Amino acid sequence: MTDRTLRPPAPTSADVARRAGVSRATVSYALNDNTTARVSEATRARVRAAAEELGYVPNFAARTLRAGSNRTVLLPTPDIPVGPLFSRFLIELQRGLVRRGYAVVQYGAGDRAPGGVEQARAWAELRPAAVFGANGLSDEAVRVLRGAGVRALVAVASAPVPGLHTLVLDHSRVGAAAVAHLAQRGCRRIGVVVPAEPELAVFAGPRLRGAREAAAAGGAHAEPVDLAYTEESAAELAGRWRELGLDGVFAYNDEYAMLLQRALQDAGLEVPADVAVIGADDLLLGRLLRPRLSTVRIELPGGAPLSEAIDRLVRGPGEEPEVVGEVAVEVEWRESTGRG
Amino acid sequence: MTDRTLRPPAPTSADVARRAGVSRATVSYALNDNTTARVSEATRARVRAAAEELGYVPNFAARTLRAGSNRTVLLPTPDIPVGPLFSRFLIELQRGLVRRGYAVVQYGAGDRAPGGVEQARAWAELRPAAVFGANGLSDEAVRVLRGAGVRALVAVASAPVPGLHTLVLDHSRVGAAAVAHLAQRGCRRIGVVVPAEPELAVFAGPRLRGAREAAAAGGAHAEPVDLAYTEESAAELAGRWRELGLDGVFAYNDEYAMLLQRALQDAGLEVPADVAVIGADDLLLGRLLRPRLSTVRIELPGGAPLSEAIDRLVRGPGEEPEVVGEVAVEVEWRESTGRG
DNA sequence: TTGAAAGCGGTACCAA
DNA sequence: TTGGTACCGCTTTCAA
Repeated sequence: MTDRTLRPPAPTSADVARRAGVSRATVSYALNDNTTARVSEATRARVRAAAEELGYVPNFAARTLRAGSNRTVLLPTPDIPVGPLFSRFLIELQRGLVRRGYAVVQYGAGDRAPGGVEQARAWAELRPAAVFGANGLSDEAVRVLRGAGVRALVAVASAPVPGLHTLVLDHSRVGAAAVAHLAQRGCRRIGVVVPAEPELAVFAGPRLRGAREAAAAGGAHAEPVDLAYTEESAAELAGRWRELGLDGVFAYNDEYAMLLQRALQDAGLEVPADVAVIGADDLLLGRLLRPRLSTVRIELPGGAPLSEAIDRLVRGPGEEPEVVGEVAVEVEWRESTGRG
Repeated sequence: MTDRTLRPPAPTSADVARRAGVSRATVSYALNDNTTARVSEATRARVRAAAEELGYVPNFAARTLRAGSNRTVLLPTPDIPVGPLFSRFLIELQRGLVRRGYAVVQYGAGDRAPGGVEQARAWAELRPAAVFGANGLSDEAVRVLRGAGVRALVAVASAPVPGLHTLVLDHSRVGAAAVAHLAQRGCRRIGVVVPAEPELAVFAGPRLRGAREAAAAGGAHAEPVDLAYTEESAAELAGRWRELGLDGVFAYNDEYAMLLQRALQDAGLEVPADVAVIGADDLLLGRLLRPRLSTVRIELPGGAPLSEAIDRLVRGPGEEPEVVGEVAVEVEWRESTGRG
């Protein structure tokens, strides 16, 4: 039984060359508008036509192998659903990078341990020019990636990571801003929602820490309260709110805040009179609540400056780790913490 | 001026071979646990150690080039922020595929026209085994991808696409389900929200079409109403609701529905007495409204069966286009359309 | 202006 | 059990 594949193999530059009656070199020159070797207009047209007719597409692997490098930026796909804020940020970043001639590849980890060598190896195989979002890497993982020639390793982290470039996004400042605001509005016993969903722990931890520090500084007390993203959990928490004796709450983000505020109201508590509520992310939906939800706005850098920074890091020989951007947070004061 | 790169080049299998005192072939055998060529335990250990010490990672491009193919599934990144529903779906699909040994690559289009040859070429360069989400491709684009040896082209579309495999997600059925429900609840003049955001037109169009068909079938009238995702737009629309004379509205999805319901209430209309409201997507937040928001639940297939189907298509020689899955929709009846 | 040929890194056949 | 080597497709130097 002949194992002849039904599908013909993809056309190569040799096929194009044959069809156009030129050499493979000429095909390469013609299609890449190479300036060093000047190809006549006539030949170029013949080559273009042949390529078109055959549906020729250059083989990325071969090109990469030959060139030795790769205008590819790797964005490790987060393994938790991302909110609209971050989703928009990624799209913008992607646009910026593509504009600068990079291919942007979001690479899924599957079940591999985040930050581990396994994952680093999977990334390193692709020999990307940069990895954006190289968070929580072990030293070994960094070594592997560096060894594979990755030019720029950019982490998104709360503080500059030694040896890496960093986009500073300090979640503790989100918690701090929220709780400072509550303390300033007169709250003394402040709940801090810690989502029960384990995949959110990486954000929830720092937010809680920041909240605690701000509470201490503002002469208030911060009390962690667990909350799962379900109506039942919210109702249960609201049910024992009076015995908790909390007069304010930072609810992790706007979605948890909306959930909790509704539950608190259903339990007969007045917002903000009995308990002030603040979220984070500045979702439009938070403004629809009554009272309108106060929130901590997180201002991610735009795609343009960030992609410019990445491009610079990739080209530049500079080895010094640098901070490629800083994320600002600001409180948006609305009715749920007593405005108006 | 010597252009010596500061960074040493990435170690190759030749480096490993040298260090372990064996040939490149043996390195390949040892590291890939090749069964045809049996390598002694001792050599294998030496090779492993050498690879480890050097931080060797095989070059994906070289491997791909040699193998001629690629266990890669391409997921074109949508260029609009995705909701939690679809985001979760993608993560699940990704997990499933990685488990089956595929590398999942989300590839951003940047500014390239969707469905065009440009885009197809960019994808084809990578020689992926499959493309999931190959929507709206021109014939030419399909030809290019086929020619590049892509085994499985799966579109997500409202109906089986001739020549492609399809995950059937018919947005018209979302609109139809919503409006049929409203008609059944007694609505006769039904508004159908059409988001002003142009990137949503691909979904809004079919939803409106389905809504119209269902209205006709239910003896009602469907009236498209424009709405941007801002409070101002919602207030403006709500302000002229009485003159529109609509007694029900399908608000495109839950987010627009929440926005509109709030605006309608602020304009003094009773939901559902004056106007019944239904969204889509079954977001948790919709349940927090008062009245609770009715919605159309969209049941995407799980990652496991879908990745199994993709795997089968990639391996299988079968050329017949097939439907790899069907998305069901179901109305979740709550208070905003009169339940309770 | 074009062609011949080397070589990128890894795999797999054939020989030893 | 291991080594030598051809080859995957493309780019680029050198020669013609």
